[in-house]
Amino acid sequence: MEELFQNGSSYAPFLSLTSHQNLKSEFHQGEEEEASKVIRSEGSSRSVAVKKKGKKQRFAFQTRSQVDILDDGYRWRKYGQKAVKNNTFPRSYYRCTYGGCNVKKQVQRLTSDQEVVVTTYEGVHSHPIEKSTENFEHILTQMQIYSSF
DNA sequence: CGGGTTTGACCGGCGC
DNA sequence: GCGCCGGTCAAACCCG
Repeated sequence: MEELFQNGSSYAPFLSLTSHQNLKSEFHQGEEEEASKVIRSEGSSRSVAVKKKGKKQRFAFQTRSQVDILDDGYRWRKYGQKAVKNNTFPRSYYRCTYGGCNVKKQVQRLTSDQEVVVTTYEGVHSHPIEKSTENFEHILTQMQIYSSF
């Protein structure tokens, strides 16, 4: 499936997500300094201060599909859903459930095209894939890069 | 029961 | 300083 990306001018950084061993080295720009959480429970509610040290690389692409959940082989746990101002449809926030892997992902639909789903990855997986990529490869064929860092 | 989803509240940044 | 806006948390809930 690599040729798929070499076909395009710049291959997708999130490809490193899928092929954990091979092409991940090229996208080391920006150290993926994991955001350290400072939890201070001073009686009241939770206060989590997130230190943003390194810049996590983000990468977005859009797909035509009827379902929001793009199964890319990883396990995602939803941690939020919010409606954004310019878009009618809410945006969903996911996070990789692997221990120590802080990769995030957000999915949103376009108001103009309800069929188009924009998926944004943030961070790099530090572990191999769980499922087979066959399903995802099919998505790869129809997806188009929207923006990258 | 355990893990994932739901959902409202909370918090920080930014613009006015 | 306040209020909008976007992102995250966490408790309750749901489902296998």
